[in-house]
Amino acid sequence: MASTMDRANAGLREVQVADSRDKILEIAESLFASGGYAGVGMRRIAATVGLSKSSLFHHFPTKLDLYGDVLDRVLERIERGLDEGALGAGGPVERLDRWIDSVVATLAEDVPAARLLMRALVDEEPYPAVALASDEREWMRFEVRLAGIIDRFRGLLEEGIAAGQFRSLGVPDAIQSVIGAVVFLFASGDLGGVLIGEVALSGAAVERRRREVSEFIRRGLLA
Amino acid sequence: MASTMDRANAGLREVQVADSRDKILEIAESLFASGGYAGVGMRRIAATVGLSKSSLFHHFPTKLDLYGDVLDRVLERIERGLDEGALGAGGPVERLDRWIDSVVATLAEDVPAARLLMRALVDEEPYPAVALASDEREWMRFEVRLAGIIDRFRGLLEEGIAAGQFRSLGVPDAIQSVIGAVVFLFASGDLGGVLIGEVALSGAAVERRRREVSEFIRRGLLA
DNA sequence: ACGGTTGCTGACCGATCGGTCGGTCGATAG
DNA sequence: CTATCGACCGACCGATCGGTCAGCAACCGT
Repeated sequence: MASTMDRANAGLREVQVADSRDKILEIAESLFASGGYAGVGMRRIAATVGLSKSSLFHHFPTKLDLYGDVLDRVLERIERGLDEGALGAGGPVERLDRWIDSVVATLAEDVPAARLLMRALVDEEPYPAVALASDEREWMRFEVRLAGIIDRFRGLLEEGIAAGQFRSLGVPDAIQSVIGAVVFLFASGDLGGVLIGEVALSGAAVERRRREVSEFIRRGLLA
Repeated sequence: MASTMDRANAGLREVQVADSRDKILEIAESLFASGGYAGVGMRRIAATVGLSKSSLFHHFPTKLDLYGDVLDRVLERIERGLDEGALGAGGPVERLDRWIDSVVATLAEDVPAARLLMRALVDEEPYPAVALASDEREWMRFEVRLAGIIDRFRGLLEEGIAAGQFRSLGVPDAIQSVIGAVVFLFASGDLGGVLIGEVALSGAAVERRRREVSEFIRRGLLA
């Protein structure tokens, strides 16, 4: 589909092209973020993308596979951000700061990812309830990648504690609190609209939130 | 149903009685917490309770009404805990401590409530996506009660800042971070099982988590 | 010029969804 | 004894669910 197009009007339209597969993933991400796995049907995803439902099954064998790919893409984006911006140099404190900045930046520029991630973290199984013992491959994929990210953060925490720069704290609990604070800050938007009184996430608001949560976590962790 | 029973074997069996309506609410709470609104059907709720699906509609006009009542019960329990344990006496710092202790205690003894609450906070609409303009009465009920709780917390924060005991911070962002840290700590269980490595929430684990998150938030907020 | 592949579609399937309806049964009131 | 009422049930409804399938049109390499 793209090859002839590219030759015909080369240079033009690098936006909007995005082969169908990516477009599906992007739209499915925002829809799953709003409605959860069970709350969004393949029909609605297809209609939003502008394809027929059958076409979704042409690109993804099942709905669960699509969901797994969407989740994986979110975690991969976070991982990539960490690789680029939060690598090994510096002491635990500076690396913690860069860690938080990187995750916040990734989540802030893609709020649906934050909401979807929060949903996935609260879910214990991908969709209905009882794991079918099979078909949990997609879920495993998510958990494995998540475990990798968390392990890196755990290493950072333990190193900082050993160095005496972080206070002595329960590492698992601290990890959960930090994740909750960071992800929820963007997943909840402005908590339902009128409650807190912010309309949308302007660039300035994002920067303010980044500073606030960063300071909050610094103070919570440092000795 | 209960009256003759009470006279027949009075004193016995105060456990397990719980008229059907309460039993439905309790079971629906844990099921909705696991699967979300769209992920759990009335059939499964009915089967778990031990009634027929028709009976659920005898007690609750629609599924959305049942969901609304479940949510309301959760918030009401939190509110009641705050009324009992976190009333006006003392300075902002002590009241903050009691605030956190109260909420943590309520969520810890009812983990499904924490998970359901986290879900509801991330949802922007109760179920599918597009609000039907009508039928959002149930959702409003949740938001109003939630706004009440948050307003009380906001008052506490602002008072503490004015008194110079809390650092000067963005109040809305701080509220969101605190909610995220506290609720997520219990909503996520142990983050999917093997990741952090805790099996269940024993009494000791709850107490440890209470101390950890309390200290974390104290340090994050105090001047 | 042609067989294969790729992206896509509409029609269709069984299962399940929320919800309705007519009716049974036991307890209570008169 | 009878009339009423609340709790409960099975059967059923239209709609929607995830998923299948045969086929169409446009491209490909040869």
